[in-house]
Amino acid sequence: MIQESVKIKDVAQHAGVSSATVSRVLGNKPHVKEDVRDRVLESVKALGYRPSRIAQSLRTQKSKVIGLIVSDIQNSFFTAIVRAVEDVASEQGYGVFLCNTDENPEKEQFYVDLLLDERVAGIVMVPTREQDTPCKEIIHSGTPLVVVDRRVLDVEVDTVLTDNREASSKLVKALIAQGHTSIAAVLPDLRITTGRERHLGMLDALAEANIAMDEDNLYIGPPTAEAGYALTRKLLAKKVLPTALFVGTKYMCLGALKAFHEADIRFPEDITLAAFDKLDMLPYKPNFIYAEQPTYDLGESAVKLLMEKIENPSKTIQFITLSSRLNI
Amino acid sequence: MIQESVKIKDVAQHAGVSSATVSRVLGNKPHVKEDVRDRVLESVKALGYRPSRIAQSLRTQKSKVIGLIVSDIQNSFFTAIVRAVEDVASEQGYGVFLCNTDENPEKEQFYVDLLLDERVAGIVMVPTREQDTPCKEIIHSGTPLVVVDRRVLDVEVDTVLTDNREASSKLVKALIAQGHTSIAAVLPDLRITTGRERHLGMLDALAEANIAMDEDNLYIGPPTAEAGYALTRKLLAKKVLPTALFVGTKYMCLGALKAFHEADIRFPEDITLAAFDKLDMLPYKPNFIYAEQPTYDLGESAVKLLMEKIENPSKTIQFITLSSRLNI
DNA sequence: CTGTTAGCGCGTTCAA
DNA sequence: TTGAACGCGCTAACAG
Repeated sequence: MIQESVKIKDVAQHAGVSSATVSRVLGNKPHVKEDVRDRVLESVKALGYRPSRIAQSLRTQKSKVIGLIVSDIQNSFFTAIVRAVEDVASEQGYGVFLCNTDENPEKEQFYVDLLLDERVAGIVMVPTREQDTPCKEIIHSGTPLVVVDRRVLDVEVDTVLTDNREASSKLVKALIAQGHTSIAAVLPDLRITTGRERHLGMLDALAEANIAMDEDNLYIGPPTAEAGYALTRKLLAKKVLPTALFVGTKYMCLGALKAFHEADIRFPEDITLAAFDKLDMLPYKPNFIYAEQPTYDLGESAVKLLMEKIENPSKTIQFITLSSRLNI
Repeated sequence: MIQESVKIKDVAQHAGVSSATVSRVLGNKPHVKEDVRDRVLESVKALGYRPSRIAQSLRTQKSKVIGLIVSDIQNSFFTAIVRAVEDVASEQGYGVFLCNTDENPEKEQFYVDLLLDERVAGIVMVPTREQDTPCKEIIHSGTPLVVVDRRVLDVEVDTVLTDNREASSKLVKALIAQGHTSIAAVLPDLRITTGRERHLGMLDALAEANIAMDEDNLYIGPPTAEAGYALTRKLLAKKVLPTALFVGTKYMCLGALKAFHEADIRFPEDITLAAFDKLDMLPYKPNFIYAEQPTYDLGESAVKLLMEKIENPSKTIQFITLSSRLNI
């Protein structure tokens, strides 16, 4: 039984008023007599009327939907961002249009076009690249935009980041504070901003302590568990092991743990580990030093900033940086 | 520099034709002369024209957006579903409107209303409850609906499920085939359909092998890692341990592993484990028997079914059941 | 306080 | 093959 969609006119007729009055009542506008208002609300309920947000959007030229573009919906890091955006948006009566780019610039472009066609009120986006991003297009269209987690270089845009360099530095400093001087590192390659910054943070800490980084102890590869595993195995094959290991990404760390496990290396007994993320999906609590990333906060800040921009488009560009929390 | 949004009329003027012709060209309708078509396309590109999907929706009374309601966007099970829905939808030019209910019926209701107001083309939904669901409302509105992963009892609706009972039965049968007769079970409580079905599957297998279930070996609680941990500890406190353990959910299994780890119980040496999901986030590959859930397929089937219903609303109700794959 | 009117941007008749 | 005119459902300006 498909019910004929009931429109504002039907409600008006049912309540014996004009559609303008119905609109006023539903929009909580003033200048409506109490009894009329009640009568209208009754009719609304009686007919099961639901205003079409499509028609509203067309008329008012603004929608109550925000676009969210992430690079990997299966990665718990972004999942936390999605969740935060969802929470804040729904609180404000906004819906969320979700797009997953899979780190693929073509899909990213596809979705940007789609969101612009949908005339979303604003966009929160994790860009796939730092250059040639579709950010220009978005800004050019006049749609408010906030970029999260990664920088873009080709255009000035509101951005919310974690301070990877500082977090990385804090981690290595913690190792140094424990007396370690022989520190190895498994890092993501430097094409990715995040990797570069974490590398720099490490160097900051070492420089401050006047410790020279042994190039031999630097292992670099893609930010995957596989690479983390392979690199750590390579490290473990050395005759004399460093006393501490700094691992640059969560997935690499999982790989490193696997290598440790296989080689029956225990930590912190045999080697001290410092890494990102708390790995709380593990059945045991690994005994290591980690920087807890403010993932939810990242999304929350981003979407709140976006909301501000939606309401007040004249705001100037902002750069927000969030710190990680160190757990020892 | 906010660019004034360019509309179909602007394109028409620029190309020296009427807006109707532009519409025809963009809609790939016939009866347009080649040169006119080319001229229009040029103007479209020159002006950077993007048709408003809002206006299109209002005019045609159909949108190219589907709603997706899941109960926990942070759970990898649902994340796989989200991903599948995304993939298929974007392939067909549809956008996805994501809603996270957090297992909260009120949020579920809120989102259902939102999606209906947005006049989405269809909805894929993981319901929070089996009764009093907003499904009735959706169907009543005439919006195509497909329910995933869980049953709803109060209304007939297209549904895509995994066969939990069969998977559970296969797992326990595998244990029996290995010669186990003393089998303990850590199961989610029976309020949840999934839990009930997995319980039944276990009983099926035991009955078929003429093995009586020892009530003492049955541990039941909420489907969380905490509960899995606590229940397994209780189990491990017994004087004589069973030779095998069947765990009913992924998170409970993580808890069980933690308890094992702490008690220094090794598997399969000390006890054989059979559980759901492959736990591939672990740094080591646990040596256990598991049923791999077809999570992606679940989402894929659901959204494909939804697409069919959108195109052909007269289709009859379907019940699709997917099997898990057993890994030993 | 309320109703009438005029579009929002587009697709789709109907005539030409 | 094309264009003029209408209306999708709603809100906002104006008039009463």
